Amino acid sequence: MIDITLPDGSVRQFEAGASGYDVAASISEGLARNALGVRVNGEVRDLARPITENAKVEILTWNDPAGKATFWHSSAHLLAEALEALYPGVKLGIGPAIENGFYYDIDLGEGRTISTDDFPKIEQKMVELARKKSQYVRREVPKDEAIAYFEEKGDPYKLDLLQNLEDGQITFYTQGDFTDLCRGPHLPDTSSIKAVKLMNVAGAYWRGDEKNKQLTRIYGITFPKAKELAEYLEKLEEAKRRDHRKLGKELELFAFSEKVGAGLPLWLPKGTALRERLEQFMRKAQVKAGYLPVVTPHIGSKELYVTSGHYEKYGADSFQPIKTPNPGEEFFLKPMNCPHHCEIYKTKPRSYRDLPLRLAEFGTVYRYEQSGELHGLTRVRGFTQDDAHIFCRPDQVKEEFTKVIDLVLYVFRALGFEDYTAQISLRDPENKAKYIGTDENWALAETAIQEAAAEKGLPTVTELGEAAFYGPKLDFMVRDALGRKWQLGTIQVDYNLPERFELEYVAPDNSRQRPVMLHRAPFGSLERFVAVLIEHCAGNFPLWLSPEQFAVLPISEKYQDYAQQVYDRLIQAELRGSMDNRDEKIGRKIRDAEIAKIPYMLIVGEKEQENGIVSVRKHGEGDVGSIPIDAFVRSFQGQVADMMEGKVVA
RNA sequence: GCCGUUUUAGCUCAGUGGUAGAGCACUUCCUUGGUAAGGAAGAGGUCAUGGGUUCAAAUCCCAUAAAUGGCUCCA
Repeated sequence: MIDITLPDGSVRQFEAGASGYDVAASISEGLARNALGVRVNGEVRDLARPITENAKVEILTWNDPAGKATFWHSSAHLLAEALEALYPGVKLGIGPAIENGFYYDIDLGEGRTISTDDFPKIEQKMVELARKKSQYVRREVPKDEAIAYFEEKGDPYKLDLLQNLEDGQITFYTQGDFTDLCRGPHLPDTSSIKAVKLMNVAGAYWRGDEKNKQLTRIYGITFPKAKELAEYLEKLEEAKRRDHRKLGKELELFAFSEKVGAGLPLWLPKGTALRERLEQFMRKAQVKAGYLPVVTPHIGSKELYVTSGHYEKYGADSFQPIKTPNPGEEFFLKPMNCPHHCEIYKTKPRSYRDLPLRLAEFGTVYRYEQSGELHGLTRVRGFTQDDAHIFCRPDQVKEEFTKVIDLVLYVFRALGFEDYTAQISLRDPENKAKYIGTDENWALAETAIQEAAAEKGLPTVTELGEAAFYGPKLDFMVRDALGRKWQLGTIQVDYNLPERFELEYVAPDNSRQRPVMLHRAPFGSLERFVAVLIEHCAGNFPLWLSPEQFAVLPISEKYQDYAQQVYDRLIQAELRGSMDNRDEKIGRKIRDAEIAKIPYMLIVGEKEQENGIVSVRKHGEGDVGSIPIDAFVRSFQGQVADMMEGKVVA
């Protein structure tokens, strides 16, 4: 007999060799029916695998991420089975579960393609196969037998995978007529896969390497219930409605022009209003935090980037140099602001008393991103960083780091960004040669970052080997409407540039010391930040940021004079808004203002004119009653002030 | 950069080889209306660009550009 400890701490006894299914069945029939897999001492396994010794056991259902992953992984096998049936001779790559569903990489062979038009028949086949209730059967296979199998089958990708596997760790899973090299685990059988949807088809390099052959990747998602699929698709629709590219066009925030160039956004008046509010907000916060604003040119000589090292690393992939009438003279559009700031540092000798020196600039930079990378405002070729460089002594790194985190959190709070993760990127301890800087300094900086993040209680993930070659960093990652992750705020330690630019300060003992440099940008880029902000609030910007905070809507032409007085009063009070003098009925004006997501609609007619009041309608809420104009202004200004102090989450 | 898809009026989109369409927006006129679309008329297109096939191309083929879903990349 063995002891099985359940998640609630209770212990039950089973025959040695009992399966996860047996455990589930002993708890309840429903659990047994819904069980997708089992976690045994932390390891996710097939439900049917015998448990041979005392263990902690957790039954995995659809509600558990690992249960979903098992479900989707098995679905990927089902997709492969369907593809083999429909496209004989198809070669299979890998087919893992992912965050939302699964994919399978396939090689159809010369001249054959798959398009979304083919999806219905593949989906139908999958459903048909799923209904057969084929069991997923696990089998341990000796390496030579595995190789023989895939040689016989003629699948080069599986053979490639087998090369990296040792005898004894190779398992096959078979369901129906399909056998795949797979670590597992899998569902008991195919019958729980009820709803199938293939999402899209894309190219993907074998093993993620650009040099390898490009395979066809088919993405799909499956659910145990049709209703869940419908809900998922509805969620995707909602995400599309929030997409900043769509809202940016509808709300007239920004545009692109083929003639101006790909990836070069044009900020329209309303987008500019929004952006400038963010800029002012940040400028104010930075002045309070001891930053000194500077301004530097949009270009810099080639020598600047030779010194910084960027010429060698990125020169060929950048916008190409700007030439002058002077032969041999070349300038580059600046891809970052730091070299310019280093030159500002060098304008005079610096004392340890001057540090930390914090130079801030809303610097517009230009990077020639690969054409396939461009994406709305999140990935562009010209963008403005809310950049700053902090020059400090090594022992000040942690304190400065902490202060920057405070600033980022202040910004996120004012904007209601709660769903972020802080990614700490450290160097790869196995490969220290890749990085510049002394072990001592790295250790100092890496601990400083980790401690600062921990002290601030940031939700962190740590990635080894993700550090830049010049220093470790901390990035604030948020998701867009479609769940894609983007880096917004970033804080990076840099040992490289101070070295290359030979930056120095005079220490108390009169020796020359090298400062450490921190790059940091709380927004990251204004463009990307605005994109994420748009999706975050679905275009319903917090009042203090809204490009158009109010619209005065006269009931008819007769009240235009009074409406104009109201409008003038609000503009005098520095509110942003518009007046709708069109020859339309009030219902129409309201509808249009609602669609434009204007926070306050001020309706004025006979009643308002006589009493010196406005009828206030709030976006999304409706009529909230009438108040005197001055009272409205005061209440409005009060709300904005509270938001900017972070008292009210936007 | 690579693979797939897309590109028709300002916007959203129909139009599968035979005379370019709709709704909204826009202009003009009527209407002066109290909390989500008042009515009528009008104007608006080198069907992304360049080649090719064809008696005939928005439609079929090729190239280029841009957008888009991924992959790779991201100072």
